[in-house]
Amino acid sequence: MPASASSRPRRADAERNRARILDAAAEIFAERGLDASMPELAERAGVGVGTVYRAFPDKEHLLGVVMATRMHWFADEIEAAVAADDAWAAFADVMRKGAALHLKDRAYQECMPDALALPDARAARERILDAMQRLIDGAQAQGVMRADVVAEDIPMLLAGVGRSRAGGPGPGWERHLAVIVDGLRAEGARPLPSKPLRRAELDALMRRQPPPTGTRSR
Amino acid sequence: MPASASSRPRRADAERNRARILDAAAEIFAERGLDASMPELAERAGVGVGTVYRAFPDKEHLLGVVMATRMHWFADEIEAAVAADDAWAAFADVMRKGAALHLKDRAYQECMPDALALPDARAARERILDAMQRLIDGAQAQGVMRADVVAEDIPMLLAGVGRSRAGGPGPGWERHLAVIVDGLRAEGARPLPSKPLRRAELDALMRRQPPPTGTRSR
Amino acid sequence: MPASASSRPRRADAERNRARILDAAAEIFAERGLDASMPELAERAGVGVGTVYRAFPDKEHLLGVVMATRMHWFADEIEAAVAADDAWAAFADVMRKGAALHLKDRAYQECMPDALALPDARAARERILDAMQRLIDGAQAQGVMRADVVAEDIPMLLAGVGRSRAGGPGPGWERHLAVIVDGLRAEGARPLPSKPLRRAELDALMRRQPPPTGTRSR
Amino acid sequence: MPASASSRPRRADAERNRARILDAAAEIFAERGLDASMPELAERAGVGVGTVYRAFPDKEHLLGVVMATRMHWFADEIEAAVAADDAWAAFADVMRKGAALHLKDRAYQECMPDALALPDARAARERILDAMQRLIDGAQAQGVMRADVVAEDIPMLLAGVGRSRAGGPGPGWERHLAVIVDGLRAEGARPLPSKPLRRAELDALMRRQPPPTGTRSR
DNA sequence: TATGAATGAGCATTCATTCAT
DNA sequence: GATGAATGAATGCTCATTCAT
Repeated sequence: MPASASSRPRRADAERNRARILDAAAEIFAERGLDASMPELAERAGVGVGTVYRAFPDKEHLLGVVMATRMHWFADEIEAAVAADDAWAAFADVMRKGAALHLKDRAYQECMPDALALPDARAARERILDAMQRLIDGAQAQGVMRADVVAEDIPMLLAGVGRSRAGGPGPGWERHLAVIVDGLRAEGARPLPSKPLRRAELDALMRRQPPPTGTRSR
Repeated sequence: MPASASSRPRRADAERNRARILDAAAEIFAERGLDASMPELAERAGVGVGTVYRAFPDKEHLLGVVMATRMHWFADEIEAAVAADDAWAAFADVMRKGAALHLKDRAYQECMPDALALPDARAARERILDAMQRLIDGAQAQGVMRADVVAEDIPMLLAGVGRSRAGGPGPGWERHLAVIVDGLRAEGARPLPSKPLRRAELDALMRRQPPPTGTRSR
Repeated sequence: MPASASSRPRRADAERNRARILDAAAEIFAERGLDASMPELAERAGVGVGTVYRAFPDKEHLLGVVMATRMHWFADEIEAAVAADDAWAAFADVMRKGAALHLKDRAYQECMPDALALPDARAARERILDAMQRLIDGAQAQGVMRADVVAEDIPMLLAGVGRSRAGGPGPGWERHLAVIVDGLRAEGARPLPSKPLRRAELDALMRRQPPPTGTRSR
Repeated sequence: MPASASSRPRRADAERNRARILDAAAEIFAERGLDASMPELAERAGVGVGTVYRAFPDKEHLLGVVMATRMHWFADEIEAAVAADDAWAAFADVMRKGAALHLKDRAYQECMPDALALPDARAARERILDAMQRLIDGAQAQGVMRADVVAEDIPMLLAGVGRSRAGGPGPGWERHLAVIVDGLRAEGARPLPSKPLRRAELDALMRRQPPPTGTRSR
């Protein structure tokens, strides 16, 4: 097929560029979060900005693809865990992986709970939630996970672990993760002892002002 | 005391403007986080940018004052809780308030764990941590809180709750909070059942790429 | 005159304010040059900005008055020197005073040769030039000053001394002044040995560019 | 060599823009001095601000490149003069060129004596001073230049010429330059006949005020 | 009349995105 | 296709000047 031979190389090149861009994007978004700049990203990928924009319509789409990849990986892990015998151990393992993901990837951390507007990312998120729900169902069926948890709670909880930085002795995030995992056990479940805040209380807080003259800013 | 009304004719207006700026700042920082822009803030306050800069030397100071106010409110709440008889109930109450704060204020959420450079805000953060440690000490002394927690963990955990957005039935964040609070109980503490991730596993994750052509982004 | 007694105080107050403003302006313009800011000036004067703007229509006018004052002082000195027996000594004295003025007052230095647009300042400048011309005439009549100098040259020459900052041993400006004074003596006058630059030479200079790639700026 | 024309298609345009920016910068800095604004500069160059910032990291660097170019040109001239037989004629020639430079370029004039922070510009200034010192040494060795001058004095003296604007018959600055050059001759050197100003005299000057009501500024 | 709070145009600089080559 | 130069809107901040009190 000599005809296609001359058109393929283009394609191959383009595909290779796409891969390099995705690598660079993954790296730089992980390091710098959503504020990473396109020119820097392009430079790290070793291509011109124009090439990035040829491969992806805009920053948001590129981000979406990168995030979707991460999410699919995580979804894979969760799905693999669903079949495990020891539902709790499998779940804890998944949690550790999720925590690692949040900790290692600033962008994932910054945009996960709100999800992205992109269809790709939304779909990936759905996969995570579906698999997670099945994992939760299994664990609840085995009576080891508290009954009120739903899949949507997990990303939130993990996002919390992702904020961990220093503080206290040892790696804070392990302690942090342990708290969350333990809090999800069936045996530990209790109703919250505190009563809901009255709306007025919250409003008052948000409207709070520093003392007019005390803390003068100049 | 109507007599005082005539003594400070000019300051009244300025003080009112300062208040409007603080209101607008509190609002917009809460909504948009640290990236909220000064011109937008000024517009929302109904004043010119210059007026904002007359009241506060720069964005960081304004943010510092707003955040410090929040923090001092929270510190007050914690300090009030320290004296309570039922350490656990008091603690849970504090957690609920903290969660609400993180949830309602994106800027608080974004800057609490890393703290701000401003002395005012640092001091307020110290107050929170000090009071929190005393509250934790009390609860640990009563044997109701797990032994490995330190004050610094709490902002991290709360930051997690703060990421809660919609999802699942009912207010997800209450469920989320319950998990954390339960996870902090002495009785629930267990070692993490999962084993640390092998480095290779993580590296593989970070290097993952989407399938070459399948899920094209356009 | 009891009627006027009640209206005068106002006047006196205003006059006193004007004086304080002028003092502050003289000081701050001298220190910081033309970039001194009105609010800072007002603060130094101990009045509100509004008061400054009541006394002077704008920065330029205020500056004009301050500069005119300096100029009138200098004109006085020159006029006093005109009558002196030893024209050269008197002239040198005047030069030293002028140099001091330029050195001590950054604003004077910055705006002197170009003069200001303000009538006040223009008039004062005229006085200086008139007196200076008479002083020069006298010195030339005594045969001690070179014949080609005109009054307008002096401010230019003094402005040069005003640029003196450090450099070499001892106070550069004294050396600098000596050069100028000596250069003005009749005995030293020679035609410039160098030939005028050809227009093309100058144009080439102004159009000069750094080597295109050599000194890359990044 | 027409072959090279096809090799760099893109750079040509960029280099041309860089040149336009440098031209515009040279022009506008010359006219307006250091205060020239970047947007105005960009407009004069016929490009967007972003383009300027692509070519030069910031205003200071752009200024540095423009000034360094001027300085190197001047340094070249001085170095060429060092070898001349008639030290004095060569020196006078250099002075004329320097005067022209100062006169035509307000920015040069403003930043030469204080020098710029930029390494490029500092180095260029060093070159000027080194060459100038050698030129001076030569002239002093020939006994035609006064003994107390040092290289640093020259920029100051030239800066004075640079202030020349109109005034008197003919091009004032030539007369001005003649005074300085003559003042630098060995034969003309005399001690300053005037005595230092008494401190009180100067203080009085700086505190001077215009007559209270006479010359009202409105 | 004096005040100083308010204004808003202006400045240096950054960065997502476009487009000529 | 790939490049990277060009764009220009946006940001944080300053300051001469105005005007309500």
